[in-house]
Amino acid sequence: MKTKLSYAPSIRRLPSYLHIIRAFQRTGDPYISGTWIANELNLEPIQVRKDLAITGIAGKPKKGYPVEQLIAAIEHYLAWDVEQRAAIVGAGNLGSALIGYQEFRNHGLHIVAAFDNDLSKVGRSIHQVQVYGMEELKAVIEKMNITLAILTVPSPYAQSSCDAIVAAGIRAIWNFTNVKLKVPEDVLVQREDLSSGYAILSVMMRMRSKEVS
Amino acid sequence: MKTKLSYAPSIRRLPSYLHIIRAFQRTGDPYISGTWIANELNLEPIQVRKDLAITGIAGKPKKGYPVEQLIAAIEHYLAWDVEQRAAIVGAGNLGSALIGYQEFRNHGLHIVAAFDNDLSKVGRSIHQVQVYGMEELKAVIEKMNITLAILTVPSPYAQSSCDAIVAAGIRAIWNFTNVKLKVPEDVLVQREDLSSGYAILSVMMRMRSKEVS
DNA sequence: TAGATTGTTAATCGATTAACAATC
DNA sequence: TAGATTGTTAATCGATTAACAATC
Repeated sequence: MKTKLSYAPSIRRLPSYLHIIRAFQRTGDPYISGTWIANELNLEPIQVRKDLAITGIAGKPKKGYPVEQLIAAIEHYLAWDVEQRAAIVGAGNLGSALIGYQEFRNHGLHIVAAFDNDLSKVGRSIHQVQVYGMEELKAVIEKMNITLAILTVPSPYAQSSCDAIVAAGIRAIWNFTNVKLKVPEDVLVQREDLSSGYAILSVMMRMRSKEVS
Repeated sequence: MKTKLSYAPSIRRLPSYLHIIRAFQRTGDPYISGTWIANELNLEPIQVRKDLAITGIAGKPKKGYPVEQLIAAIEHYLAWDVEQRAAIVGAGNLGSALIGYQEFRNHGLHIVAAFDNDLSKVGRSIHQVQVYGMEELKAVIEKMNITLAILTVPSPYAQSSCDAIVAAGIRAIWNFTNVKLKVPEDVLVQREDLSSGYAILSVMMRMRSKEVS
C-alpha cells in the first residue's frame, strides 16, 4: 500500500513529547506548557504547539495543556490506546532485543509470539515469549489474533519470510531488514533503516572535521 | 552540537541506493540508470537524479551513471570509504545485535570493543568483540583509537553512561536509548528512535481501518 | 538517426517559523 | 491587572515534482 501520510514529521515527534509529558506527570502539576516541552527537547515552542494541535488537544492560555488529557489525546491519535498484538519473525539477536524492549508496552504493543526456523530455538521462550517454527505461522497467528509482524530475519530470508507472513493473513509489517519488500497492494510496510541514521551521523562527522581544517 | 544538516532527506535515501547499486554491480553492466533505481525503490526518477547529484557524480544521457564511480561517489560523500572505529556501550541484547550486524562492515563501521558494567559479561567476547568494564572506558578508547560510541544501555543508565563516554574523549554518540542526552556543545548525537517509526506505522494502520468503515 | 536519459531551471507542495490577537 | 501562553493567520524556507533542452 502506498499511503501518503500527512504530518509525518509531526507524528515522528509525538512519541518524544509523550515520553517527556509522562515524566512530567510524576511532578503532580496538572498543566504542562508547550514552551517547557520545547526547552526539554531543544525545539521551538511554536513547533510543539503545531504538533500537539494535530491530536485535537486544547490548551489554556497562560497555563498550558492539561497533562492527563494531553497524554490521552496523543495516545489516541497514535492509536496507542488499543492493544496491538504482534509477532517477531526471526528470533535472533535483534528479534530478542525487541521482545525484551519494555518501552513498547507503553505504546500498546504486545509481542505475543516469535517465529524462527532454527529448530534449536523452537519450543523455547525468550523473555517469556514462546518461539514457534515457521510452519506454525498461520495457525498461531490466527489463534492468537496477531495483526502485525516484526521482521528481523537475516536479509537473504527477508522476502520469503515476508511472503509467508502475507500468506498467513498479516496486513502490516514492521521491516527491520534492509530489503525493499514486494507485497500486495493492501499490505502496509514500515521500514526501519539503521543505515540511514548512520548516514546522517557519518556526514555530520565528516563536516565537523572539515570545519576545523 | 546543533548542526543543521542540508539535504538530510536525500542523505537518508543514499544508503538504499547504494544497496541497490551494489546488487546491480554483480550483473556486470557498467552503467545504471536513475530510472532503474527509482523503479526498484518505488521512487520518482527525478528524485533519484537530484539525490545522486549531491554526491557530485556525473551521468551520461541515454546510458546512466557509471556503476563503479557512482558507488565510489556515494561512499565518499557519506564518508563510508574511511574506517570508523566504534565501541558499543551496553552489551545487552540490542548491543549484541548491533555487534553482529554484518551490514555495518559495508559502511566502514567497525565495532572494535564493547563495554558493560555487568561483571559476568566483562572479559567475554560477543561475536569476536571483547567486552570491557566501564572503568576501562577511557584507557581502551584511547588505546584502540575509537571515535564513536554506540549507546545501547537501559534508559536509566543513559545519561550517566553518556557522561562517561564524553569524559573518555568521545565526540560522537549514536544514541539508541529514548533519552534526550545532555552533552557539551562539541559532541554530536544522533538519536535512533524506534518509537517514531512505530508511531508512523500505527497511524497508518488506524487510518486504513477507518477507510474501510 | 531516434529515443532514452541526464541535468538545469522553474513551479508546486508541505513543513517550519514568525507575528500577533485572544485569553486565562 | 499584567504577563505568559495558546492558537490562528501569514510568511518563509526547503524539499519534491514538473518541464524541457542537451546529449550520447
